[in-house]
Amino acid sequence: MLCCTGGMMAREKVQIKKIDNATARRVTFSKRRRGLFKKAEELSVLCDADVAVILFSSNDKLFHYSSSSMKEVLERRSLHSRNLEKLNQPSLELQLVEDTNYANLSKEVAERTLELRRLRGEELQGLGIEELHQLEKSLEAGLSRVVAKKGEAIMNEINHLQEKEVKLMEENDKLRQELLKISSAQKPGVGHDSGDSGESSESTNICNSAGPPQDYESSGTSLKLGLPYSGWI
Amino acid sequence: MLCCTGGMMAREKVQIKKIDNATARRVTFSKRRRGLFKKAEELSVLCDADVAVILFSSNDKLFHYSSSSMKEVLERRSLHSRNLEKLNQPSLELQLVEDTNYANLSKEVAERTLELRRLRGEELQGLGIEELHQLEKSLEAGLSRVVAKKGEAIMNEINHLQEKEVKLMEENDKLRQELLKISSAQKPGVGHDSGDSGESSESTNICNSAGPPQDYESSGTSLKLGLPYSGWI
DNA sequence: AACTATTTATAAGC
DNA sequence: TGCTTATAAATAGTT
Repeated sequence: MLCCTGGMMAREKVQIKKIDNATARRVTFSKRRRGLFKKAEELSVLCDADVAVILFSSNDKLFHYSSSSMKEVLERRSLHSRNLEKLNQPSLELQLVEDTNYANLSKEVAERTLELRRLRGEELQGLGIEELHQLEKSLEAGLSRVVAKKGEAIMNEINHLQEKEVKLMEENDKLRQELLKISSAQKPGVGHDSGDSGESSESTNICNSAGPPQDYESSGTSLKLGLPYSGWI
Repeated sequence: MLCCTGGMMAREKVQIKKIDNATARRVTFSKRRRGLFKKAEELSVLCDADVAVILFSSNDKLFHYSSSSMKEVLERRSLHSRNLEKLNQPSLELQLVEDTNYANLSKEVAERTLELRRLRGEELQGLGIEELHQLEKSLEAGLSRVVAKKGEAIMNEINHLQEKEVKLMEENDKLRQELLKISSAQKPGVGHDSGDSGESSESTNICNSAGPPQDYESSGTSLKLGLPYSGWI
């Protein structure tokens, strides 16, 4: 509404400002409330829209209209509230708001679901060439980022494993030397080694970490990655 | 209003039933939406009432009006709803159920949003190689479907345009013959053609469809596609 | 609540 | 979408 001229009237133009006379105000409220609800219904029918109108009179009496699908929600809420708390009238406002937010969220879920399905190539029938092209570009962009990220992750994994490999080989060398030292001590005539530094603190690890028999190949970089491989790469 | 006819109208009475034509429906929706909101505002001002109107178009777009005091509530909650974490609601019993539903929906929105972002390659930091690979496969599958669909759409468009081309060329041939016939009739000594079949019923089309001057090249398949091209392909 | 003179809303057309 | 216009509806004031 632009300015003062406002509303629709008859017999005489009225300024759109609060009606002072309480009786006249109630009468106008009734008349206009019916008009508003009627318009709401017409809109919902003509345009296949979901409409809800909620209003509180100046006496705080509640009125509401809603088209079929909204009605269900509103009515559920109304019952609910009357059963659980007769005293707390203002909660109706909150409920209205909840419904709005709820509907909003539902809409968001629907939108995102549709977009996801389209990104999966599943719901393309209504789309034009331009839209399909946008989708394609979007997918390509995402794909290239994902692929790059995957490459990065794989390189990280490989580096990590190579570091591990180095450490394990070092440990193995130490362990082997340890073993050599022990066996040469038990059978001094067979095997012996001159330069061995004492590292007895490591000896407790022998039993813990050397469980399954491992075959040590020379050293090579042909490390087998122990990842839960299931088809990627 | 006494009976079934309902609504307010102009130029012509309309039945209050769903408008079939989608464009007309959208236009009417816009106009009547403004009307409804205006009436709502007038009612709220004149009668000192609190009014809220919420409506979803058939395309699921949300619109709402609310008088000042409701607006505050609506807007506070709107902001709130963007936040996926529920802050303390001085809790009413009935809100528990709603909160559950609401939280569920919020969770869904959050999940879908995250997945969408990941498909756009945007939120990949927490992911392992396997997950990245799944994402990649998903994107590739979607991409191939979208590309296929786009190819289909383009081929349809091209076929359509080629059919159009053929029809237009046929029409042009007829028109040219028509012109030749006329000019040979007016100047029998200059131009003449022996084998022309009479097709006088087409003559009315000359003025209607031959508006802008077109340059007729021989025939070639080098049809220029009149699509709203803007970078795709 | 009914009546009616007026003002509004709005369907069509551009 | 915005404007215009003819006409249908809504409604303010009165009874």
